[in-house]
Amino acid sequence: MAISQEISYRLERLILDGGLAPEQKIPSERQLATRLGVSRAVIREALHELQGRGVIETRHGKGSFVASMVPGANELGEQSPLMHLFEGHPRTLFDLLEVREQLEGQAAYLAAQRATRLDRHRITKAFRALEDTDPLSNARLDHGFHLAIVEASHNPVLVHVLNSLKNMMLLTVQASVANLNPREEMRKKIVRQHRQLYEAVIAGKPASAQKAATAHVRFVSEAMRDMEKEGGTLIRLPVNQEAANEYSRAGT
Amino acid sequence: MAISQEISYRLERLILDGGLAPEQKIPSERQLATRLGVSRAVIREALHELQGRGVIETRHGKGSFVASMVPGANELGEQSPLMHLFEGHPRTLFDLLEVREQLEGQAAYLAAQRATRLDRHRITKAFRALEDTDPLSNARLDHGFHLAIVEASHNPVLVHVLNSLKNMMLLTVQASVANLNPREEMRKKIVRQHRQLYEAVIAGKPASAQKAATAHVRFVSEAMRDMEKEGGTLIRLPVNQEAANEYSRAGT
DNA sequence: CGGAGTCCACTGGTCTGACCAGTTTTTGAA
DNA sequence: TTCAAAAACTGGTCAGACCAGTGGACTCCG
Repeated sequence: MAISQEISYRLERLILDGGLAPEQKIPSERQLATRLGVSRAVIREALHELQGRGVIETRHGKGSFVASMVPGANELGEQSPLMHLFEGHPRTLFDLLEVREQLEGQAAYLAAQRATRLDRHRITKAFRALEDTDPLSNARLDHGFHLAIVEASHNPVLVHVLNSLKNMMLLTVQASVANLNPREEMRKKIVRQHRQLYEAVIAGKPASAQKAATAHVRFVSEAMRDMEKEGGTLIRLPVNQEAANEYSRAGT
Repeated sequence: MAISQEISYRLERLILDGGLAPEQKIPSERQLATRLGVSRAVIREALHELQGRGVIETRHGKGSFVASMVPGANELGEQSPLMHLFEGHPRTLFDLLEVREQLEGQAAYLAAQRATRLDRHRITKAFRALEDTDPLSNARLDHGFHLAIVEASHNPVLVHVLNSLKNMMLLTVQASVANLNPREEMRKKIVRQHRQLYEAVIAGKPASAQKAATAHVRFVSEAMRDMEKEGGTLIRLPVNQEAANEYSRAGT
């Protein structure tokens, strides 16, 4: 195995075992190079590997530091191997929404089909609570409403997957994105979407419920996309061969 | 921001967007350095970052290659949080299939929409290989075919979730369920389903592709359900990780 | 004395060109 | 034609130089 990898593993184990605490400074590259008897290039490669893995952070002129672990990781469950995809890649957020659109739709479909009396009661309660307040400013109630529907699907796998996706979103999206856009028109649209979803589920109309749910997620997704555009960061959609040509001269 | 990071992000985005497909070779370090007008050291640092992130794999004397987007496949054993659902409730298998049905459909839909030339080539290759042999006895090829389609969706979230679900299934279902039932009629049906899916994706017909994929999963699901009814011990919980690994070679 | 610069010794970031070590292709002799 | 040596790739490591932020120490002036 390459020396740089051995070093990166060694350092990572040192950090994970607690030999180096979060926020603690790592010896300088030149020091490490001398101490370990290798060139500075190797050290830098090892550090970049840890950097890509999110174990350390490096600041020009200051040094490298052990990254502080995400505090919410323990509460919400586990560190998803997907998480690294998000760092610096807001586009992944829309991949996430793309999947959610589908699953929320399925959940609504199944909920309309399978909801028991108790489920309907819970859903109604959540919906009423939501109706009383501004859904845009109350993400928690919004979440409660959707969760009630998902759970009414009586598919634990679906519940879990959607929950994971939602957690991932919460960690990446700026706190309550909705708050940033308290436009009246949008609020009204969302209220209407919720009502359509609610009525379809309660009435036991799977197809309508599915349609309402997917439409809702898609609406949110597109709203976010617009926001992103206005914010300056450009989101690019599916790419074809053109993008590849820039690099793909080498192999077949 | 450091040049090496810009390059690593650029490359990662290129990969996620589908400009570079899994298993594809990345231009050599020297080529990248020349083409991007930076030193080889910078390229190496960028590649090490992607390596730490699991996006690429590098082999001495051969080159760097885009890693398959499925993280858990060859990584060190990570205990999925979903696993606990199965303990004592093997019935969850059908919940799993219910979700997969939806997501495989979406993946096929997106693949038909977004597949690049390279993707089509990979899918065709996987399909041809599959066609040459008995799909029922060759779970590995079957898996390769489906994976090629999912990856052509260019949605890493979708890839990851589906992979998780698939792993989950492998851990609970007896190895190659299909093998236990080598009925000729079933084999023919599956071949036909694969062909429909393949043709729809290649032809760029999202709706048809989605329909074919969901129909396929549903068919498999119902076949399993029938088997279970007939009294076979379809589901068994593996005792330990070693036992589980034995199953991890089988496919849909 | 106290603040505002300047300077210098750190830190990481990049470049160059060389050489070592695996892998693949080409070549040329048996 | 066959097959082994050689050349031409690939990544891995090394050396030393210089650039670019950071921060502390040490002036120098008010």
